[in-house]
Amino acid sequence: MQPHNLRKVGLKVTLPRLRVLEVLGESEEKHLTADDVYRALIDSGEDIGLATVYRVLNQFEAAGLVVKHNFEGGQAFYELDGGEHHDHMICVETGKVIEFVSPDIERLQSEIADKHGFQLEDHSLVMYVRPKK
Amino acid sequence: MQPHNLRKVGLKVTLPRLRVLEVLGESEEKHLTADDVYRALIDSGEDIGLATVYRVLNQFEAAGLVVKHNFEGGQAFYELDGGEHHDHMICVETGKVIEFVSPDIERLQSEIADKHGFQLEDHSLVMYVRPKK
DNA sequence: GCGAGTTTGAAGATGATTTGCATATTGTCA
DNA sequence: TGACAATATGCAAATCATCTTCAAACTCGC
Repeated sequence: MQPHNLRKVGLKVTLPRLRVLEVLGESEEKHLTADDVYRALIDSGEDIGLATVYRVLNQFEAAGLVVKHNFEGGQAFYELDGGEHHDHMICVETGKVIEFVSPDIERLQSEIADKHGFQLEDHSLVMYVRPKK
Repeated sequence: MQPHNLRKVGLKVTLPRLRVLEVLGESEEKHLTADDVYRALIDSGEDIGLATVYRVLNQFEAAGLVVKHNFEGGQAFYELDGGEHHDHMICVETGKVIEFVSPDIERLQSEIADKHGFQLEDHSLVMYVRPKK
């Protein structure tokens, strides 16, 4: 992720912002809480404040660099915006998050919105699943 | 909503519980926050505590009497469980919540979960829409 | 009506997220 | 490249939604 990306969205290039982007981009798990990001940085020796992480994540969301998910459980999860929309499947046993795309479902959604006199602006689909026996 | 319903799910019939059920059942808007319920009761002269509202709503959810939705925005919304599952469409301009059912989407979801080796346990689909111009 | 066991209201505790503010950084321009 | 205005940061304190604690007030079966 180049500084360029930050400039492009009108944000000054600062160390905290670069670090947060790095963590989001290099983490194994793509869906992180603000605290996950904070700890990753503290653990790697950075001197950053939790408040800054929140502020930066919010700015990134507003800028469209990351997507914020409000799954259940009180805390928000942030994910680097890969450009293409996708939905999530969460295993209720392991907590694992799986991403998927379904053009069919997307199409049906637009049709339904349309039928009600609306146009689809955005959507959030989360499936809670359990491993098949 | 008869006291009977409360007994059936193993809850003692108490005034606060009856009142909360009433508010949920008689409100124009079907999706209420704990605070909405609390205020409705306070405004109508009841002497109830916010903590009790939260407690009661949680018990109702556990008992299957109400469904809890985690839309965006930090606060949870509660809705009387009408028995049949449905999804939501929220107008980003007016905040209005519209319910709908789509067997097609439900079926696709099961298929997708299945394809990934899981079985669908539950799901949450929220569409953010805007009135057609 | 009584009493064991449950429920309630009020206040304080939590956990997540935000804000206020003095200090530190960034980007710009000379 | 050095000075500056604008912006960002870290810390601590403030918010917000929600939960827990605990003494006092109910409910229900007897």
